[in-house]
Amino acid sequence: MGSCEHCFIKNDNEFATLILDQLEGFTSSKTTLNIKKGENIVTEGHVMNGIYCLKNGKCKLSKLNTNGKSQIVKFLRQGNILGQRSVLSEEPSGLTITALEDMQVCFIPKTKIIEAIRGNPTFSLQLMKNISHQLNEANESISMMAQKTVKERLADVLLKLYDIFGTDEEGFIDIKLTREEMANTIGTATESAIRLLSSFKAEGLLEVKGRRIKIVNLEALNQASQGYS
Amino acid sequence: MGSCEHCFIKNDNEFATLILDQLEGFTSSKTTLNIKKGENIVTEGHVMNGIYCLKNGKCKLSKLNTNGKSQIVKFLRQGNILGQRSVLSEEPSGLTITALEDMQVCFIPKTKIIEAIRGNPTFSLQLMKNISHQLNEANESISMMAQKTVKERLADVLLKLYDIFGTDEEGFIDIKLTREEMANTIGTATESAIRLLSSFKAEGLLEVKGRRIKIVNLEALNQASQGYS
DNA sequence: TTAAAAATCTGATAAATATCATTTTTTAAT
DNA sequence: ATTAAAAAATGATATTTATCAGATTTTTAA
Repeated sequence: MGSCEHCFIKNDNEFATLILDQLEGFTSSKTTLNIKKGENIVTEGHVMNGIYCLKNGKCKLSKLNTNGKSQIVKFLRQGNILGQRSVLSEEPSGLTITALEDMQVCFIPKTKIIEAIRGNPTFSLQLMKNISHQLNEANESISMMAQKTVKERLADVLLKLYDIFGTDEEGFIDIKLTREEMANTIGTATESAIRLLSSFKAEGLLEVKGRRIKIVNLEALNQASQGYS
Repeated sequence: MGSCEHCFIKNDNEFATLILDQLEGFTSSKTTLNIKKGENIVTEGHVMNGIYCLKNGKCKLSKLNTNGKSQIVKFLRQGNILGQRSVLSEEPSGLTITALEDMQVCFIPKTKIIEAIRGNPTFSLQLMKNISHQLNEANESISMMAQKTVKERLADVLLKLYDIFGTDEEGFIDIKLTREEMANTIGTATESAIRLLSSFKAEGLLEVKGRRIKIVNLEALNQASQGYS
């Protein structure tokens, strides 16, 4: 088992680096888990007794609605940390976290985190900075969901996925989602998501090959996300 | 000028109490401001160099959209603290904060807060708990905005306003909003908000007198917020 | 108190989005 | 490679929501 100090994800992610550096000497006791595609790492309503560092793979954070529909709130990739919110608020997880590919994750127990907070105010401040930033992002999402049309939201989400996951060798956004997952991200019916994807394709903004999507006209997609269409 | 230690809002609000207790000896240097109804305490995009403790009055937190529409994200009342997020993330404020009535607010400079975090890990943990809780609430709002119909969202917001502000002597929710503000909270057109309010009234869920709203059938309103109608 | 401005309300209509039914295509398991 | 299951696509239609225009009421300020 590799040591946290030298974990390769530190090349990737500032926040993960912060946490791992704080946990020197932790390596010996850490637990690495393999999660299969489709499995839940965390289930909504369950108490979390630690956080997870994503060594490999991608996942979605979703919320079950009273009407039985699932709302995807966020996507995470290699190098991201999950579970801070629940651990720090001492509330059960508000979200279910599901692997979108086979994943490797490292578990860091809550005690370690609390210990680090108690011992290092600079660490505390950076942790707060991270959560505060997430809160700002969430506020932006509220506004976007409330005010934008479904078409604008679809454009917006594609741009976000492009930012988070980047592209593969052929230029396709490096994440494969079903149309239903797309729909559950922007809060629309699957059929509507399908139709709007097709219209973006027809307008030459996207190339679509099954679940693989390439942004062909970034500028126009940006415009579409702001209602110029 | 009264002292923070004995400020009456400590009867009201756990989180404010936490902060004020941490700031013993601060009283001498604090600044109390009077804000008139309609004035902004904070403007989106501006850097904040402290937080505010709301001694009196009510305010709304909103966000200007690219399309020029304003989205109300949250309401605060007496005893609430505002500005933590921006101060801790070291980002400019993402929201504009506007007084809904004449207000009295106390300003607490950023340096005081950082000092308290550095000196007291328990304080840090509680601050994190508070922000984490806010993040959870924001995630719930995302899901609600994305998945609920306008009618469900209106019911939902009325229930939230009832929770936050309670009722006056006559049983009306103790906050007066314009129909436009209602619409900007749930992300719909003003006319739609008006029509749906009327329909709730017609169905006997609400009593509406101008901007004053009384919940007549709480159970039914709860049902309506979950799509049973 | 009164006039002007702003807000509310209502109706008519257009546009956006959801739902349902069905066919075609893709994916996954044997 | 084959087949069953799942996902995607499409058309028809219903429902929801937005927009525009105008009338009425309320609020605000002189």
